[in-house]
Amino acid sequence: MSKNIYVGNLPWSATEEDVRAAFGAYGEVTSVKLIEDRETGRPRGFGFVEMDDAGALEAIENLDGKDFGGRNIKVNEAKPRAERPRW
DNA sequence: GTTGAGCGTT
Repeated sequence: MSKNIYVGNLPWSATEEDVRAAFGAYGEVTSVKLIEDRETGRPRGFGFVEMDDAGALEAIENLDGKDFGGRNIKVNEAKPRAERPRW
């Protein structure tokens, strides 16, 4: 099983590899997605991490408010992505 | 060469 995690307050220098490495220490990382502005292409400073359910809780408790690349990141359970209606 | 709240589009 896997759980979605919201990661905010990330430094603009952070990459998906950095996030995967940080979260990968606590569990099985399924996927890492850093959100960037679609219009300008600049990183918005936050992203999403999908990983093992148990590992996600560990990562949240261990990485929330921790220093990441010089910034204190926010790690929380992410909201479900917008569903796509068929009609 | 910039900026800082915050929940993404396959």
